Amino acid sequence: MLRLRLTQKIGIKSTTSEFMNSSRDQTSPNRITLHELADVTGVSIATVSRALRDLPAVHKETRASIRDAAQKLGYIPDQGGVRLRTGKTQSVGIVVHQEDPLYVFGYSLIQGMHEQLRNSGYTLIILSDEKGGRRSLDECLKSRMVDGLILTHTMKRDPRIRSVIEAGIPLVTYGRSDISGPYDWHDFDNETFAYQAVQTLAEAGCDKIIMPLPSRAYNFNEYMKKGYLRALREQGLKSYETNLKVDVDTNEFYSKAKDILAKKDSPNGWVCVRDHNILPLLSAVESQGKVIGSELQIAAKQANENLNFLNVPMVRFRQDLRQAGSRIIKSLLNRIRTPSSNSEGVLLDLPRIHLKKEAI
Amino acid sequence: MLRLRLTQKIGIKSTTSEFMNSSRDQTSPNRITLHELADVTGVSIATVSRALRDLPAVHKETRASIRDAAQKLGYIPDQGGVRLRTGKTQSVGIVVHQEDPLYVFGYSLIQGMHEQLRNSGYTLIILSDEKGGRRSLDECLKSRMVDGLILTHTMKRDPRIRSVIEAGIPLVTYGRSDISGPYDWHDFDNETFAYQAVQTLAEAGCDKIIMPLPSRAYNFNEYMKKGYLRALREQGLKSYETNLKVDVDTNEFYSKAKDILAKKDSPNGWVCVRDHNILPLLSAVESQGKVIGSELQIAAKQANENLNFLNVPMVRFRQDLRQAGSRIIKSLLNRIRTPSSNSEGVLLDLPRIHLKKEAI
DNA sequence: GTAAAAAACTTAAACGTTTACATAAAATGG
DNA sequence: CCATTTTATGTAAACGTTTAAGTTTTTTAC
Repeated sequence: MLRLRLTQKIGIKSTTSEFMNSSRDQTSPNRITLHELADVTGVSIATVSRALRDLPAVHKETRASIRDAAQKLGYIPDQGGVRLRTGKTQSVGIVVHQEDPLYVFGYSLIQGMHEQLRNSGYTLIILSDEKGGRRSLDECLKSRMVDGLILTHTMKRDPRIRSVIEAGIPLVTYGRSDISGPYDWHDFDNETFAYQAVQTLAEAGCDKIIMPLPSRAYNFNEYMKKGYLRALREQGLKSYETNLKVDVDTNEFYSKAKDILAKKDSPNGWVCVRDHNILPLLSAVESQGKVIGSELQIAAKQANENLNFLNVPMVRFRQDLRQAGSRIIKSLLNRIRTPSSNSEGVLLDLPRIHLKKEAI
Repeated sequence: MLRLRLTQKIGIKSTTSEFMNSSRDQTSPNRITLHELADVTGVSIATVSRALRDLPAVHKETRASIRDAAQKLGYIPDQGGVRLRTGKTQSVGIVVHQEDPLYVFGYSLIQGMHEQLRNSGYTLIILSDEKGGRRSLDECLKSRMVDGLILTHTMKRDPRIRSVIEAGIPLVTYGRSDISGPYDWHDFDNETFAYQAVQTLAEAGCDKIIMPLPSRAYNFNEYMKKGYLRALREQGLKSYETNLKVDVDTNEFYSKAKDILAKKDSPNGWVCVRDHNILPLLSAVESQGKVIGSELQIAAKQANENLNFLNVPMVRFRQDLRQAGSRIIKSLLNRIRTPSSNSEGVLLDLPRIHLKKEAI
């Protein structure tokens, strides 16, 4: 049996390799498959398959010897075979928003995800959600490209969530959405962040507090606004309406912030909700000759640890994206493994950072 | 033929779905395959396959009608099937260094890669190169997990490069290495950067110029040092030896930099080779009460556009990682498509950034 | 108008895996 | 010791695709 299969294989190789250039030929010739393991251990491939996957009905010694051979020969299951047969891809995807590809959170989120994926047997795939592209979300769902999906940049009413759920693909979102059905989500507690930021600024004496927000379409806009308004109400202050959005080009943010700062009645309290806006804001403040800490105060959400070295008095709230990524993957893997379990929503907190030099 | 296949399918479904829970059963029941297309167009699956892949020996009208049906029914080739048959995975991987996962370059590199991959038919997979992990580089090579690979964080003598080449997997590296065989690489011209940085500082009057480098193991250490030393030689200056490494924890970098700045004979010219070190360095300088622009000058490599808003006089050299990522993928796709083409090495320049407010 | 060549299409096997079902061997029970 | 259950293994089909080789149909050429 052993010889039969081997010679047969060699026979095929030698007859074909001369005149055909099938891609298969480039493949490493001595790839170990279930067949090879079956040959050397003297059992059928079915038994080998069962042995390696810890299924019952395999004799203890048989299993041991198969394990041995697999280890020795360096057997690795062929993903194509597994996938074709089981429909599982052993990979999870993170969907990147086309207009604002993960730039928002730098690499930390992916880093955290990757850490959690280690030794899980799954790989991470980066996908975009552009319409109509060859790797669009729709296509991914139809072609079952991944075993699980992570959506980011969730919108207020995000049709993608429904699509994914209807496609029956395990899903975890980073950010909430106004969707009826239950789904797993992880989200930073932006309402509390906004509330605390405003509260702190107010207690420090600010009476005109501005909080530039992302576009309304994004879901977290709402939570931030809620926290902002609640804190203002409690403090007896009124809101500062602005058309300054934080999800615009950095240069645009800078110049618009400068315009606001130039007004006679400009805000004396600023809530900064994105890392990317901190430096432009500080620059704008400086350009207007204002002094942070006395003339105006800043409270900021901060994801990048580097900004700790910004020697500017600021109230900071830490957004631990790495941890978020790690937790999201954990949740997704749970969902994949036990699809029927209750869905969970996790609110991640933004603890205040205490540095030596502080604003308030 | 049509009915036969369909009823047969239904037959299988109804007999099995009651007592087995194979994962296949969860699969969307109406997945379009070559069989379905063959049925509705009245030809064999072989013809369908050839028609859709633009192979010859298909009648014009036949091809058109097959195309039509595929479009209408939303046919998408099953990756498992393709992969099993052809050995191609339609994906490329970027290998992340375990200790310093892409954090170095934030997300921009991946962003650029992703842009270039759009509509190429390939997806991007994030891999780590930890030893022995279930998704280690070795395993990825053996299991042909990807059709092409990108290595980053290249070492002086990087054994991974040889492994990948020997495995016959198309490779492009971000960074060079002292490897004999030819391979495709893209690398920023760090030698020229270092040279120009030192030269500019020297011409501005700095006579003690320090350039903290990454660990020696990394290949770009060498190029930087080369440029540094050449410029110093030309300027008649001597090098400033330091044990301050840039690839350490940010806090450590900060305190060590502070120590150096506190010395009586401390450098008056600093070359900053990583974004992550800029803020800590500025903070350290400030903590020592020194003034940038008069007492000391800084020349920095800068990847993050945000740092443009740092109102500190600095000579900056732009490192466009997004473009680099895009080019790397372009090169990799070329390599995959025409494996025999000559390998290319691309040196990316670091143009000087000119802002309104400048140091020198 | 027929033989040869070209074009269009079909058949069937193969990629590596999983798994329902069949079968053989061993253990159990009376 | 035989009938029955349990345990261990084998057989074969299937997942969806590609492609070599074979077959039929059409075109070309004389």
